[in-house]
Amino acid sequence: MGILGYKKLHNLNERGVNILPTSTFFNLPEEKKKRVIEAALDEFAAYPYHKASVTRIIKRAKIASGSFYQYFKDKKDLYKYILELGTERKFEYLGPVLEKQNEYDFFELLRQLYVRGIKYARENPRLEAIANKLISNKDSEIYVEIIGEQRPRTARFFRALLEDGIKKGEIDSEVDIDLVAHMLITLNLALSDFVYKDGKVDMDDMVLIDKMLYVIENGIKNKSK
Amino acid sequence: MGILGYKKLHNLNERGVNILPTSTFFNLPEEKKKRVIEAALDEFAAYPYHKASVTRIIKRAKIASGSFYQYFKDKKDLYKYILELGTERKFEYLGPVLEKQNEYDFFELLRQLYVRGIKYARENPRLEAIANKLISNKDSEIYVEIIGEQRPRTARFFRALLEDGIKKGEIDSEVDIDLVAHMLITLNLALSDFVYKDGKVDMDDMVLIDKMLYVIENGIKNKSK
Amino acid sequence: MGILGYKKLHNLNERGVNILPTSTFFNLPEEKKKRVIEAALDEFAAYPYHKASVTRIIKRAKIASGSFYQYFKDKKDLYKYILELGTERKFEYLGPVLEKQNEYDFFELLRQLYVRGIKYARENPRLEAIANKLISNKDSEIYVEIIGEQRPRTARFFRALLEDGIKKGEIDSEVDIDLVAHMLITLNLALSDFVYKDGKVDMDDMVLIDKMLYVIENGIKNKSK
Amino acid sequence: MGILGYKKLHNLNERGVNILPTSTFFNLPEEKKKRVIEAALDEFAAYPYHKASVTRIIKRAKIASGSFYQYFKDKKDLYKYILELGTERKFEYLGPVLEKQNEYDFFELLRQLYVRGIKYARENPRLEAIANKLISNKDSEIYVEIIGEQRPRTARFFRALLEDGIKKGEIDSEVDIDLVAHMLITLNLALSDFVYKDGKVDMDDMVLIDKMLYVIENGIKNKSK
DNA sequence: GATGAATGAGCGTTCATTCAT
DNA sequence: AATGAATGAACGCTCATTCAT
Repeated sequence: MGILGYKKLHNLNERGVNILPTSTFFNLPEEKKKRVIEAALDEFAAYPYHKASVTRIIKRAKIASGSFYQYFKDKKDLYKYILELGTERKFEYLGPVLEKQNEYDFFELLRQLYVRGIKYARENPRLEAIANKLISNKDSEIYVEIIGEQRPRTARFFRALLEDGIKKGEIDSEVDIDLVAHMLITLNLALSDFVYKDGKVDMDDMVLIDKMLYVIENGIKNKSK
Repeated sequence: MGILGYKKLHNLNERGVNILPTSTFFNLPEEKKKRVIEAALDEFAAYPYHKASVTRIIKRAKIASGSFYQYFKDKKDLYKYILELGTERKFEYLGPVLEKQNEYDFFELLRQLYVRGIKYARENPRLEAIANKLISNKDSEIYVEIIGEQRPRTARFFRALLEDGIKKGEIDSEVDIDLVAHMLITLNLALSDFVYKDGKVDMDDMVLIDKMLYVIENGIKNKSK
Repeated sequence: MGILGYKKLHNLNERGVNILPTSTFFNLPEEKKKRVIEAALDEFAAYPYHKASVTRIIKRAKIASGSFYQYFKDKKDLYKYILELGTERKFEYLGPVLEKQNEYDFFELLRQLYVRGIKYARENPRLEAIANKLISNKDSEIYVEIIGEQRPRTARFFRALLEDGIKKGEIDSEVDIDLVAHMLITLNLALSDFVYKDGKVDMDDMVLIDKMLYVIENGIKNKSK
Repeated sequence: MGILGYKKLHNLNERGVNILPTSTFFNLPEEKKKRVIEAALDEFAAYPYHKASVTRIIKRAKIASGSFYQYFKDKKDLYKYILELGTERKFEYLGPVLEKQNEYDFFELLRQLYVRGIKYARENPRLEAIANKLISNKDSEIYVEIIGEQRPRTARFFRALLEDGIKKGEIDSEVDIDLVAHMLITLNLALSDFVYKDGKVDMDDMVLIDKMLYVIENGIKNKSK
């Protein structure tokens, strides 16, 4: 899930564009809608896209299979919807930071983004799991279609930030901006990964982030300043 | 594919251990063996494990379905074999560097590993694609079974390298070794990714690596020295 | 099929218990349901469980293979259902006798049970054949799962009957109750067997049963001597 | 396995008649022959005929699959051979009793046959298991072909015995000879069954047999009444 | 005579999706 | 709008047997 992958949901049907779930779905009683979403979250968090089963989701959500296809065009449609839910939710975490963008220097902003990102991952483990599953399948048909455009967008955001930082003299002007943008995104992903999988489970999130920022900072900071 | 995930192939049946393809497969005429391997490379490079189809492989390799199961215990068996082929091949690229481990300082060694790693990826795109597909499915049953132990092994290797570097005064002793090991592995993966997906396709590999190392180096190098 | 193996069918889904065919099956038009059951009866009467083919059943019933698995969880599920049909049917034959249990002395009750049991076998040859096939596979995984507990139940029933008979002075108190219970069950099975396989096809069932009961009552020793 | 199902083995190939294993098999070194037989015993004792796997037998016996079909015409051929081995072995137990046929009265003879039969079952559990598996599949194609003719033979033997007993005044002349013959065979089968499956495991075989014979001789009616 | 690779029909089962009601 | 039965291709895999070497 790109840090900035925000997109409006609840979108009305626009001309020709294939818009996410049908209005039928949105008009559903909250309780039923929730059942469907919960079932989908469980399923996609448990299985990679290709192995996830519409049948199981239908069963768990206790809806008719015909209904499913009145709510969503197909399996992929639901999947995209769930991913967008994640993006939306993530924006709720990151938004406040982004709004104060100008009050922070580059590294403090980065730190805040990482802090909030980890908080999001901790509090929305299924959404995080689903997004991570997708991200690693970089060349699968599904990735290209869904995330393909999002990563560049996130990359552009970081590039802008970096350029700004260089202008302000916070960042070493020698670095390759595109490359560093890519590294920062990757390391962000690596962060939650590290938290969950490779130990340091007990280490305080803040401490971990500071340690990583220390490494990043001393690499790209302008030392002559 | 872990940098150090080298394992002997063509292994004769050892005590109880379930060894990769059957001897039947190894005794096959080269041409046929190649057909099977090529078909498998194509399939696993094109589809994630769960979506990859034995049927398609069989068709492409022009063998009887029964034969397939005389060569390999099951789909997973073939998959593991292909992964090992990749590991073996990768070691052919990295081995020479590792042998001269003591002649290089930390950063030069890292540079060499990255250089050779990218060369491998460029020259074995299908193997690289297959390994990357697997690595991203971190929590799928198949990942745990196959790679589970390999990442830690690679991590240990980097940790040892880092500790050595600290001892020799090449590396900033302030850094968290586990975290940095994790970062280096991640960035290595990110590297080939960057080469292919996010632009800079035309940039010379060496230049790219040097740029990345510049960032890394100034982050963890002992500046007091 | 145990003499007393009666269980309600058409059961609605109870807590967690995996209930036989799905409601989908029960809601089917009678004609279609019948086609499926008939096909299954033919198949399981012709082949032992492991050799019986779902594919053949599907073909004969003229349903889509996918449909089959909407009616039954799997092959075993259908098999169990057919067995229960048999149990249910058998109870329809034995029930009236069991209800009058107290009006008969032991030997008359036994006689009635045998009479009705043979009538059932004659009128439901496929069900009888299916049950017999299962009973002979005593140690196959499937037997244990399905019948395992039923034989003891039948044995308990006979033991209770025997104990009662001894109390009333109808039965020789010298005999080993467990052993005799076992013998009576076995001989019951042997009876229908005898009717069909080993000749006496023409002999009146009642006469045959009386002959067997004579032996059970009096043994075969020449007492006049 | 019928009590008297003895048939010569090691039979040379006669005209047209499909004779059991090929001479190739008999000329095999003892050790290899034994491997094949042991593997077959294990397999057929573990699985009913239709589920037993030639492939597994071949693997366990460590012979080439081609070889198998040089020793035996097909799976059924091996199966028949194993069954005959059992018959032969059983005759080794029963033979001595049968030779002294004239020294015993009917009940003593029966007792001896049962005693030796149980001894056989105890000492050759795999053969016993295989035969029992078959016997219960009474209407399977395989049963008809193999055992079909053997049971009548055993029945004839018992009938002769019974007729003799009646002549000598040992047996009640009222009983139906065919039926009783059938009952005695069935009860013999029930006996080992009872020993193994339905409890009384600890009861001394002799005691058990005596108890059953008591019932056969005297019936279960309370005559004192 | 021994070998073991080759065969392909058949297995039970899952699947996403459609469509009549 | 909701239902849930129907679909049939495709799946991974097993099997007894054949046959070239």
